[in-house]
Amino acid sequence: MSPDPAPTPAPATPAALSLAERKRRLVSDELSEAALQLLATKGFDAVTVDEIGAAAGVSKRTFFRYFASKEDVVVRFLADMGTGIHAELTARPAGEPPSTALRHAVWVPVAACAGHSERALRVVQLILRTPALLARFLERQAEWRDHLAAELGRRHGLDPEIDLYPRMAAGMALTAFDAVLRRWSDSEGAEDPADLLDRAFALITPALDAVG
Amino acid sequence: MSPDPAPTPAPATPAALSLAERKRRLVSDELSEAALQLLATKGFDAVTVDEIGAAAGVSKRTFFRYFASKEDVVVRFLADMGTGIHAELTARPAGEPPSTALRHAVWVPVAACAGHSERALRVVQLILRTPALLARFLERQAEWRDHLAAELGRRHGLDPEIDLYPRMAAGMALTAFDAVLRRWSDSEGAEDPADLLDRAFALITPALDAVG
DNA sequence: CCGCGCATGTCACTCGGTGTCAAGATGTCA
DNA sequence: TGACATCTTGACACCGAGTGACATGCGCGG
Repeated sequence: MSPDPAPTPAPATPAALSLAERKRRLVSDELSEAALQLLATKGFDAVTVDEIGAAAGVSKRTFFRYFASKEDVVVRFLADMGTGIHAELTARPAGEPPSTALRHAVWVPVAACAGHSERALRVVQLILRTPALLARFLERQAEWRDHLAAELGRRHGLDPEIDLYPRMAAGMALTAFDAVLRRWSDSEGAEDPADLLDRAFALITPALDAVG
Repeated sequence: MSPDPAPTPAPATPAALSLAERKRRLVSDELSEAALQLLATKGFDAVTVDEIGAAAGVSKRTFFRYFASKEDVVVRFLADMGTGIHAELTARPAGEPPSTALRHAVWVPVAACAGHSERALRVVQLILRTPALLARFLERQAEWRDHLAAELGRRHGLDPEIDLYPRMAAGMALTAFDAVLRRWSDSEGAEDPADLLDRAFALITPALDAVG
């Protein structure tokens, strides 16, 4: 899944980046920029990795030293979302009802989209309408679900290997996430993500909080 | 998505299959058999399409005339499930509560698994633990969700483009399907699919039937 | 018997992705 | 300053998935 060297690793000391690290980050950004630009305009299959490399001024081989696959460039955009959800969930107070905790957790990536909507919208649209990308994205979501289920099990003293609740609750939360993302994408960003998320969670809250 | 000619089309007259049609079916079955056998034992990436073709006695090119991709062979095994779910849902009586209708709909593929558990189990396991296959499978599920949402909208007089309920309900039902499949797979077929499905639906029923 | 269509095999090609190696840049220590 | 180690890159060869084009062989209707 990961390229050869650690790609764009979060630096231990944000202030003092080594020169090499900054150079790596520069190339990575250049590649990402070029790729997103090309893919969003020409479509996923119509762009070759050679093209992306050329646009960024590096070789195809170098591209693959930064990104595991062509899909990876795009999905990376959404990748941190998963960890964001999980982190937020663990940070929520223990006594909080599942619906509230999960809504706040899912809000993290949604807010990120709502924030820089210009670019995020185009990338989300690219993902949702490109089968190969959608597949990768859903694959990520499946991972998130595992992690969320584990965390929910921890919060409520349930074993995800025995009780169905954790996995189901995580699945419902991500279903809401998915519905919101799609509606936001289809409406060209016109619909308010916060409102969509609230409405989606209103639908699943009765099931979420009926934990026994 | 689909190979060149219509692959294994359901014949209009099951009794009188043309010779050509039977030949196609034969090759398709042979290919499918060989592929599933090889993939399940050696793992997805360790098997080349040339190998599969050789095992079935045809060329690589012919393989791709029957299956759109290597993933396709496996996913096809689960593909009809989607149409099965949808067909069952449309067949359910109109007055039925959503939870009941959806439970019966999702039961169709689950029952198919429970039926020929020997082979189905191995294929399901192959899919769930091979990233590329899982991705394809999830992609299919996304399609099912669209269709189910449309059908649910029809049943309840809601526009899936306006109300979130249809998509959310479809998503919850598929979340249950997913949880059941995974638990069944992880338990090596020991857990009872019917029981798992009932328990999964018990969790989402309050949300499903709270349609307004 | 002849031609038509269909399935197949062969070949060549594109493209995603990887292994390998040699060369250049940089950083360090003496 | 010079020798050495490390890291990044480009170039090249290679594999495997997937496709297009063409030729061949077979069954079927005339």
